[in-house]
Amino acid sequence: MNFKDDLNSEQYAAVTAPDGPTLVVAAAGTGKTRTLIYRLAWLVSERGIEPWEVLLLTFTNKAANEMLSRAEDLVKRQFNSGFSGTFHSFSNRILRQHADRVGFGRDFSILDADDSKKLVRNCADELGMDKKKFPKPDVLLSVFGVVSGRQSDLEDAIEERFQYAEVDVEDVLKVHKLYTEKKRSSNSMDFDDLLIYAHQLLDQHPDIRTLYQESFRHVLVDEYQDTNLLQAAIVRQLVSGHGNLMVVGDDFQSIYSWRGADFRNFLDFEGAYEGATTYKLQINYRSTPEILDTANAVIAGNPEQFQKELKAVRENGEIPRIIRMRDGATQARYIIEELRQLERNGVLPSQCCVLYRSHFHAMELQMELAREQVPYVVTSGVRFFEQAHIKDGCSLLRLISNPSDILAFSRFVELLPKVGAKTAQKLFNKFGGRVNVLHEETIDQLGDLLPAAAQESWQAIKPIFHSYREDQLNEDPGEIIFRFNKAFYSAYMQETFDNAKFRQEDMDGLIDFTAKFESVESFLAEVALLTNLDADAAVQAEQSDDQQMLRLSTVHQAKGLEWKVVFVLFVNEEMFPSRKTLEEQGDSEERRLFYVAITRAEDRLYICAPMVRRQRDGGIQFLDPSRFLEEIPDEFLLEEKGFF
DNA sequence: GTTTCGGTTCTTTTT
DNA sequence: GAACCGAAAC
Repeated sequence: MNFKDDLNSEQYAAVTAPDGPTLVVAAAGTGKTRTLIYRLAWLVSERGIEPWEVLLLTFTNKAANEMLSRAEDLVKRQFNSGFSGTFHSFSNRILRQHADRVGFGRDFSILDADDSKKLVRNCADELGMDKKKFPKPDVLLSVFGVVSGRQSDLEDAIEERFQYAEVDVEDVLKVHKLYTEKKRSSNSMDFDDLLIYAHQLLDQHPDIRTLYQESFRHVLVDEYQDTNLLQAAIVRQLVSGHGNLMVVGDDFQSIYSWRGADFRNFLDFEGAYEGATTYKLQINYRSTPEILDTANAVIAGNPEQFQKELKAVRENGEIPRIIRMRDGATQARYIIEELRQLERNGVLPSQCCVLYRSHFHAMELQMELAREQVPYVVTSGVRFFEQAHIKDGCSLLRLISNPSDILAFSRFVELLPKVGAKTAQKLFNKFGGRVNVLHEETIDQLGDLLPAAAQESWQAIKPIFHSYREDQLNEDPGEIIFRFNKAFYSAYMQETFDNAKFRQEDMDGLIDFTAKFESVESFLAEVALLTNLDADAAVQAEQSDDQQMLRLSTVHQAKGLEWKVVFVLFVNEEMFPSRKTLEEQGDSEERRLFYVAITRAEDRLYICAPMVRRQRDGGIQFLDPSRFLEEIPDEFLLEEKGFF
């Protein structure tokens, strides 16, 4: 491996940067990932660092795994320390070791968005909050989340958020307090808690802090512009001993401020870390000069950031096209037509991607693709492990692993006939907030308390608990789900869902997926934190024909990825930028999002801006082209006319 | 008192 | 499509 030959001079400088805090400002398509991979390799092969002494924090677990395995190929050594991944999975892993130090059991459950909502709703109900007037759980959770991410004051945030609504700040604080207590008593953490308690662990326990500082002699953080203050604080704890920190990112691509990310982490890095050195990557290998001109023109509308420009090195190509078609259906047909044309010219559907602001923007396209039998994959809005049937299957495992997990218990018993939320709550209370289904006695008691209508199902399920110990099922989560499915759930699905067959396939997929985990605990600890792309990667590993498929994705989920051809849907006012965001926080983040969309394209870019949108009630809405299009000089875009 | 069912409403972005 | 609400059914 020859670092000088494999890298350009910008990249080489960053890769071989000396120890100490380092900021790499990497514009889109400039080989940011390559730089990180070579940095990993360089630390090991040239600096004598052991592979497990490097911690890599990224935005998806898939990104971390890919970078590590490519670095492994370079240095011919095993890299995986078991800690690298997202901030959430890193936090999870250290908490599994030391959760007792922050007042939790190590077998704590992780609440996903859905669970958190339910629990907040329970709290609000229990405190007798007016259902009509009191804010909805997801609104409350977003306030709680932003506050924890920014490490700001909850009361101030509530006051600001609800200043125009008739909401008593005290009531919201009460709900928050109860929510926090309930999480503690059920030994569960939501996504925010993972970061909060991981930080607490490092901040308040010098022995643990020292342990990890010494374990990880180098810390690398990708996508640093999208970290929040709490994540930055965790990083600071980790490196405060040795200062060997390299952060990489691009403030132009900061698109997560709505969940508390703050690109000032990035802009102020040199202020926050004394003696930091900065490297810039500006040579873009990905896109044609025409696409980069357009991207540069778009981002010029946001002045307050690190000045950098995408420098093109590729040959000239085609001017990006803008198409004003009649409506969503026409847009869909246009794309299908172009895809066929492209395929005739040797561009495969798998080399193309359709991007959009919001999932529902792609509905008409999905219908049309299905009708025309064009295979496609959607990077979905509902994550695999958040689908109802998958969560049902996992609820049993969760309850086994954490008897205090009220959400898992409720979910599980509510599958039985005539058991709803109230009955579940009462049962749970009767057992004093702890239902250990591995206790013979508890199982019998529970059976006695269940309504008559539930008895038959219960008799079918019961043997699973008995066999759990005898057959050592703790080492085989898939077997438990398999038995549960066979004894009860398969029939339940038939009765409950009209697409039961489809869901049964998912269950089988779930059982297969569990095969690579050696215990119930390790399975549960991982699944809740899998991102869409992670789950995708796991599923796709088995299906090779997936390679052939067109991908549909939100711009958010396309971050860091690239395709030969990119279509952007509904680049219209009200849609991209989204109306709601505009009202709440202005258009600069939406502009960055559009910039991210454009810079995903290598060769060809299509910008679609229909004239009308059909609404669900049958009416039509007239659409103006997006403001972002007005900001692009006319000569940078080719307007394609006459497509109706 | 609870569960279940059927009709209505509204979709931002995600760990 | 799934979350919510009101009314019927148990």
